[in-house]
Formats: sequence, structure tokens, C-alpha cells
Amino acid sequence: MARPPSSQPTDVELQILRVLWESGPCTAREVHKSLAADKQTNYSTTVKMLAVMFDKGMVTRDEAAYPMTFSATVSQQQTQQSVLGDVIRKLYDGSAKSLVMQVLSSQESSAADLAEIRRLIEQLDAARPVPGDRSKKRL
Amino acid sequence: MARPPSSQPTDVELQILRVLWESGPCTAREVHKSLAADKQTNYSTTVKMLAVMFDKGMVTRDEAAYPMTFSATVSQQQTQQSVLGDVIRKLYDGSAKSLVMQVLSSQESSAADLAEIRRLIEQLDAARPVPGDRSKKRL
DNA sequence: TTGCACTGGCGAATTTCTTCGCTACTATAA
DNA sequence: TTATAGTAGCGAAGAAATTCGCCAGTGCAA
Repeated sequence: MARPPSSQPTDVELQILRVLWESGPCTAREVHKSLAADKQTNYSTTVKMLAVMFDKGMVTRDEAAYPMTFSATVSQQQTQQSVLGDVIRKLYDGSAKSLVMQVLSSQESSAADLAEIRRLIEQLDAARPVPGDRSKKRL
Repeated sequence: MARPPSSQPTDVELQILRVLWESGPCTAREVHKSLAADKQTNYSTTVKMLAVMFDKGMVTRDEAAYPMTFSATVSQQQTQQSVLGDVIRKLYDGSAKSLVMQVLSSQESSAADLAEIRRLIEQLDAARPVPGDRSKKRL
């Protein structure tokens, strides 16, 4: 009669991770300052959230330092890929292509962005010259 | 001292929405059958979730029919865009481009997929021939 | 040394999410 | 008409997420 713990970082956890990714190891106070810039929240809450995240293994602590500093144990890239993979699976039937096509058509990108993406595709094509490829890999 | 209701459909809600998107108006029994294919769950739970979603306005009911039929009030596309927009904002600093580039580099797409995406980009370029565009629109 | 401000741990409160048991109702078949 | 099976509403149970107050400890400044 329960709910499974979410496999992905929650919203607040993500906010904290972003601070750690940007600034590297931080004290609770520093994390709190960054958070408070966007959001009105109590210092105790930040400390608690860091403790929860520590229990979950999402951050490490350097207890030698005073005040303690916290670091993320997951990289931004890992997290992005994991979350995005979930979205692709749950909302795009596993098709990364569908997602990309939709983003490109709707979130109007600048010409410069499109050019950059196009260059990347050409690069990928060049790196993997498999004319008869039929794999249609999906995440 | 509370938690804000999530602005996006939860996992279970998403599973139900997917059934409704695929099959159109369904009875609770039909939704349940589809859900039970993937997941072990009780019929009562499905009925309750449909009620919750009805209260949230995520589905409508045709009460004239017996058994009642349920339909999604949000389209798959709307939902995809909304969820993805959230991800872009929360995880990619609002840059759709970053997301696309990362998906393309990591989730290895097939040559056919890449070709299709490339065609889309060319099409977009052609449709919006604004050489001096400096907008760099972001979601 | 003593006081003061900051640090961090703990538990409680509160809301959301998900699950299910129980029950009353509805339609159909016997 | 009556028994039977499926439908749907309700409330409670219980995990997860987020918030904060309170307190003991720690280090620095006067």
C-alpha cells in the first residue's frame, strides 16, 4: 500500500544538485544562500535536505572541514541522461528521434543553434559511415 | 510546511494517460486491463486514480454510457511539451539546444534517424530565412 | 573565560501520491 | 423477480517529500 521511491532526484534535490554542480563543494550555508536567491526557504530545510540526500548517496560530505562541505556524487551529465532517458521511455515510447524532432519543431531554435546541431549530425554521420545500417537503436 | 502538488502528471497518471491516448475513450475496466499488462495492480486502484485525475481535470467522463468511459483532456503533444519544457528548464538551464545535442551524441541514433532529423533542420532553415537573426530563442 | 553566532542533528508536522477494502448500485441472466 | 457479476464511490492506510522548531555542540571575539 505504498509508493515506490522515485528513481530520479526530486525537484528540491535537483535545485541543490545544480548549486553543487555549478559551485563545486559547498557548505550548507552556501547552498542555502543560492537556494534562497530563487526561493524562500529556511536554513534548517536546506540542512535537512542535504542530510536526506546524503542518506540516499546523492552527495558526499567532507567532515574534516568546518563547516562541512558537500559535493554531488552524480555528475550533471549522468543525471541529465538518466532523467531524459526516463522521459523518452515514458513519454516518447522510447524514441529519442521523436523527442528531438518535436523539440526542433516546437521550441524554435535560432538559426545559429540549428547550424550547430546540423554540424554535429554531419560529424556523427562521418564518424559512423554505415550505409546499410538498420539498427534504429532506441534508448 | 507542505509540498506543492506536482505541476506535471505523476508516473501512474502518465501510464493511464498513455492508455487513453492510444485507445481513445475507455472504461475503467479497459484501462485497468492495459495497466495490468505491465504492472500488477488492483482494479480499485485504477478506479480511484481515474477519480483523482477527474478531480484534477486530467480526464473527462461520459456518464451517459454504462459502464462510464474516460477520455484524456490533455493531448499527448501538450503533455510531452510541458514535461520536456520542465526538464529543459530544470536540467538544461533552459537551453533546448544543449538537450538536443546531448541526446544526439549519447543516445546513438540510427543513420536513418539522423537523416530524418537533418531533413527537418533543412526544412526549418528554409522556412525561416533570417540571416541576421539574433534571437536565440529559448523555451 | 564567557558569551555569541553559526553548525548540524532529530523528530514532528503536513501534504501528496498510491494503494486497497468495503459497500451500495446497476444491469443482465436465469 | 431474484441471484449474480461487474461498476464506481468513500475513506483509510501508509510511504515519500518537504518543511521547520528546538537543541546541543563548536569556534571565535571580547
